[in-house]
Amino acid sequence: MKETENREQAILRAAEREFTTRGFDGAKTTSIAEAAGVTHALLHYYFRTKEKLYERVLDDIISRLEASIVEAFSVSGAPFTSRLEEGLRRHFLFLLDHPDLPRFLIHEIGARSERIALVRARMGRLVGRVFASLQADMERQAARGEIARVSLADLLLDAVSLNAFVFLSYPVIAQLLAPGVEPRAFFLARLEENLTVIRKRLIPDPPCETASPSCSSLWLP
Amino acid sequence: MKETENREQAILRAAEREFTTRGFDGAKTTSIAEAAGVTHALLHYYFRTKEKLYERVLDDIISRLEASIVEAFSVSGAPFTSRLEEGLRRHFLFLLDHPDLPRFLIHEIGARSERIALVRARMGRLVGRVFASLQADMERQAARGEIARVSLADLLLDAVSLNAFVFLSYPVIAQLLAPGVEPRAFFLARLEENLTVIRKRLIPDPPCETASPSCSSLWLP
DNA sequence: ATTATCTATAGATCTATAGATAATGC
DNA sequence: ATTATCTATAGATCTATAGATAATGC
Repeated sequence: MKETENREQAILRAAEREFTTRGFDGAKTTSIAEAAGVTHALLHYYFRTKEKLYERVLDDIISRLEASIVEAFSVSGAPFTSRLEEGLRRHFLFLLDHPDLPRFLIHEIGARSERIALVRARMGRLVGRVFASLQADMERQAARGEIARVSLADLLLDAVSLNAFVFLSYPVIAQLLAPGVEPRAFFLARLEENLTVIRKRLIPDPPCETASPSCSSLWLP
Repeated sequence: MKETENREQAILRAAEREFTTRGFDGAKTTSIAEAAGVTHALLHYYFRTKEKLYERVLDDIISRLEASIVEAFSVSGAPFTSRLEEGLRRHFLFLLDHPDLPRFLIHEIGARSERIALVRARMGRLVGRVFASLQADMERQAARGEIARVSLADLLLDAVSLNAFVFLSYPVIAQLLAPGVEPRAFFLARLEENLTVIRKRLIPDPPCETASPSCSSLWLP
């Protein structure tokens, strides 16, 4: 029984690797079996079809993603800006642990539109929860004039865009933008930049009411 | 001869559509031929192999992307911030015309790493040109204290992240974040948000030297 | 007895080509 | 003559299953 679970899990691990790097169409059940160190037939014994194995992998991944996001924003009792910042930081670190997850999800959603419904349904619940959890706090801080008025949807999309895109584009940009820098350092520097962008996005406008030199020359319309 | 070019081009168009939506592995030469309204053998007559057809499509796409970016930043004589803003706007509008191009490039780069070298080489030249063209102007404006000091690489990556990610995530997020809004309106609203983010990123810090109420409560560290 | 695992192979699908026929330019 | 196009099919690759054998729990 223990042996069994090991093999089944070995297949799942290998499958996740294969599916996330190559996509459904590029993945081969033979390669998965080989990577898992089992015979090809065993894969079908456990998971019946490639499609079912894929669904299982996708499901697991989305669950982990959900859990990480819910957990990322679960810091309560703190002001909106702190919660947001902490959420972004955790979200980024999660991606750092699963660097080709964004690529996988985005490809599969675009290329195999049958999958959209499932992903959308689960993301819907998730977004709903995060929203509900942050909206009131945000309003409160905005009412006090401490932060700019932004739609929370836009703000979160800004943040997720910044966080995810580094991983999506990494293979192309890393050598170009930061040659010789080790991956982890590169990513962590981006995390700080992303936080800065979001912080500045929330600076109340107009940033100054006095006509100080640095304010008069602002190019904000 | 005219007929010929029509068919060859029909195959190319169909191929681009098939490759960009399904990726190399998901694309079928039979489907491409069918979509182009030609017999399957004709596709191999013109392009020999699926791989060669793919290379041709990828090459065309990258060329168009390059051209659009070079053109986007070609506004000269204007101050850095105007050039940047205009560049981002044009870049975004280009993506609006080719909405599944980011997804395609990112998947293929990740899933078929053989392709990285080609894409990276061409992007390298491109990034080099854009950088050279903007760097001096940026320095000048920063020296005058009109904009914050940021690495140009970070700033451009911020912008491209924001622009590209809307298209990458559109299938999942549109219904969630803006139900009932027509796609074009949704995208154009995002363009404005992206511009706002980048503008605010460039607000010089500290934004105010006087201790006005709106400044003293800033949560910038 | 049931569950896990293997070998061998059937079936499906897709790319590519061979070889025949039609269209085109000289 | 050369170029374009078609029909038919070979070959390769991949998923899936049948059927045999080994391991495990009762």
